[in-house]
Amino acid sequence: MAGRSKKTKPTELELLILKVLWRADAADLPMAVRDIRSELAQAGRDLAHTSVITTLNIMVGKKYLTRSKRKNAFYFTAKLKQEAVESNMIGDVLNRVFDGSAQSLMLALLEHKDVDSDDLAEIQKMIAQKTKQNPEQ
Amino acid sequence: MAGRSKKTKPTELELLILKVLWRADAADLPMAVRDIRSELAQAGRDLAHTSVITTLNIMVGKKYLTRSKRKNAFYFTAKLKQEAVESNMIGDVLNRVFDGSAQSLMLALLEHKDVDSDDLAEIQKMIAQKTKQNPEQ
DNA sequence: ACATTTCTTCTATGTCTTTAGAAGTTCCAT
DNA sequence: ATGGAACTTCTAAAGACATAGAAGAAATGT
Repeated sequence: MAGRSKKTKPTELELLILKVLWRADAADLPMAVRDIRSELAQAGRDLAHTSVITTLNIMVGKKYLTRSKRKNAFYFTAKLKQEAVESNMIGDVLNRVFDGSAQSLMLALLEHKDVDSDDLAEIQKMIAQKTKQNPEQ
Repeated sequence: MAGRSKKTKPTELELLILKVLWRADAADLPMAVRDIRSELAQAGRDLAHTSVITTLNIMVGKKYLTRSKRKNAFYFTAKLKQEAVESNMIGDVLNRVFDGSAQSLMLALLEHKDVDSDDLAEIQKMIAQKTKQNPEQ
């Protein structure tokens, strides 16, 4: 078996870091600790430089990230893909909370917060699309 | 302010216990540790009796449960409502993972696992319903 | 009454997550 | 080449979670 996917359920802080890197990744930029740290601060998570490093290294250990040396410093890149993490995390909730029932999940989502009409319309479209490309299953 | 809702994000095991109690609750039965434990075992979580008690007491401390004495033993009842927990948990994912975008969440859900056509149809209906009762928002 | 079973309370350990200080290394400017 | 700036590694500590043993209290059968 190739990819040892397992769980891949990043912790709170790890997810924040991944989000930062995904944004940078869109521009193909490996990021320095310094910059990751400042983005985190921007997002309301004001950590010591060393705290960020510690977490980054843990993430490298978990194969969530890759690091490469430039000059004296390390640069980090997300190895996990955003879609994969999103999929895993929604799948986790689907199974753990809703026992695998997409309907129940959807119901809870609709009740949760008044998703506005535009959103609903868009979602309808998405489902229609899906139904089409996935005719009789 | 009345209900101090806060986060209400049960841990893994706490959620399992809540599920057990919710099932019993539908029949208005407070449950004894013994029985909760056996239900957990059924669900693949085989714990020592004392482990279950410890967790139950923690949950009482968190106001997730209520306990009452019968004879020599305690009986537990879920205080948290299933709908509320489901709502909180989907809301948490919605915010943390999808930055509040119901569309993104839905997209990930559709991609995640081939939700079958019947499910999709049902979901379509649910949304249509919602759209109707929530006309222009 | 008393041993046995059944429950609880208390205490404790291991792991994971978050956070960060102290000390060591590398680079750069002068 | 040397002092300071910028980085990293190592170590650690606190809090949450999961798990469970030892010991004590209460009910029960005979």
